Amino acid sequence: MTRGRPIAFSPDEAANAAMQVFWNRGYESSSTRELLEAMCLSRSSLYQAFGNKEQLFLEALRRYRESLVERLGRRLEVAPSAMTFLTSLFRETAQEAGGDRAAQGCLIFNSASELGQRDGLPSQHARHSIAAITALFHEAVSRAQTEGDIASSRNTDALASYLTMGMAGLRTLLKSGADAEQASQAVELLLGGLQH
Amino acid sequence: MTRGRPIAFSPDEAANAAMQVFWNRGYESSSTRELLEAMCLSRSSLYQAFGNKEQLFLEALRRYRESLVERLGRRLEVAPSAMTFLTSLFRETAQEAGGDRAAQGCLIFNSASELGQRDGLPSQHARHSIAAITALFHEAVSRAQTEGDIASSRNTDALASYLTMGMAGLRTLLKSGADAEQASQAVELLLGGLQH
DNA sequence: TGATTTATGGAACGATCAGTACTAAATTCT
DNA sequence: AGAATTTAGTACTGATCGTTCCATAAATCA
Repeated sequence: MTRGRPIAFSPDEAANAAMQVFWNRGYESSSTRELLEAMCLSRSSLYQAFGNKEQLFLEALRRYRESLVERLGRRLEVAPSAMTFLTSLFRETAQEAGGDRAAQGCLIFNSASELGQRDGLPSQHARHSIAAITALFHEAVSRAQTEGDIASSRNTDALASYLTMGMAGLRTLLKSGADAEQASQAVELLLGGLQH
Repeated sequence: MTRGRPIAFSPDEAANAAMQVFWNRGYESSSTRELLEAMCLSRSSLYQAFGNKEQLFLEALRRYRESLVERLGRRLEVAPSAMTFLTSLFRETAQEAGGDRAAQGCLIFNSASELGQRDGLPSQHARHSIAAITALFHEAVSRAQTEGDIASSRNTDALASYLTMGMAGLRTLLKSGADAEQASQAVELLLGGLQH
């Protein structure tokens, strides 16, 4: 049986609030003060429940990654074809141009860019998250090949890396204020590269 | 005539040293302490000569941008063809994989990712720097079209955005630890998109 | 009810942040 | 030489950083 005062907050909601802060401000620039306010809990509760800022970030990044991979994985499953999954994913992302979502970017690519190849867990987990995205693209390309939308003769690994590179570039383009037309044109060329 | 004690440091070298710090650590994460040490000057000299941290960053970014655009512009001029300029630029960048240079990335794309669409001059200048890169790609694509290496029927603006997106993505890929093979494969697919 | 266990709120920690003020040093012009 | 002017070095500002500590509140078990 549990003893003592029960926690008055939802660890789940608190972690999601922290994720939003890291998403908007990055890892190092997110202060514990901002995190506390967004999470609506006291200092001691944060350290009690999540350890410290680094561990909280790892938890936030983990949630983001797992949520994203799961959501995209489902979307790939139910898509009429893997190719339509890929084209609609990139086209919809390009259409975010100018909005708040475009300015936010993607926590994974943001983290990879900020933390680069440093030592330490945050950088390490950012790299692992990029690998997870590439793995998802790999699965989609592989399925598109079995479905006949991409030639089986083409290198699946290379195409997966190409799509990760494309999505990373698209997110940077959107962050730098590209409009919907510019982003869409670039995306169409990128998608064209899948079929030649 | 100038009166008073002459400065004992080279403003040029100091600015370059600051650029290196911002390049490695980003804008917000670079402390004045680190900057002072790298620039080998005292606190008062920094504020006397460069105003404040923000202005120092703007100066560093301006130098980086102008130096890069000038260097690439010359390289484009002397290249046997605009297409060889583009292919060798991307291929050489991919070959940086694993090295310190790959980990550093590009100050312009780093800044665009970190500063996004915020208010304020640093963000504004980062976006302008991205535009400068796109303009350079535009020039290269345009020349490649007159040289017959890219069909004139194709949208030059779209191709320029596509290349900026590609370079941004490649930089992120390299930062996240991609090896030379992975980066090269992705780059070849990207370059293939220029000719179809 | 009383002892025990856990969460909470907030004060406080030392370190560091960007930026300023002031004194001393170094040079030029008169 | 001496006045004027500018740089350099450093102590200092108030603010904020991530983290710890401790007294108090709230729950469970005996």
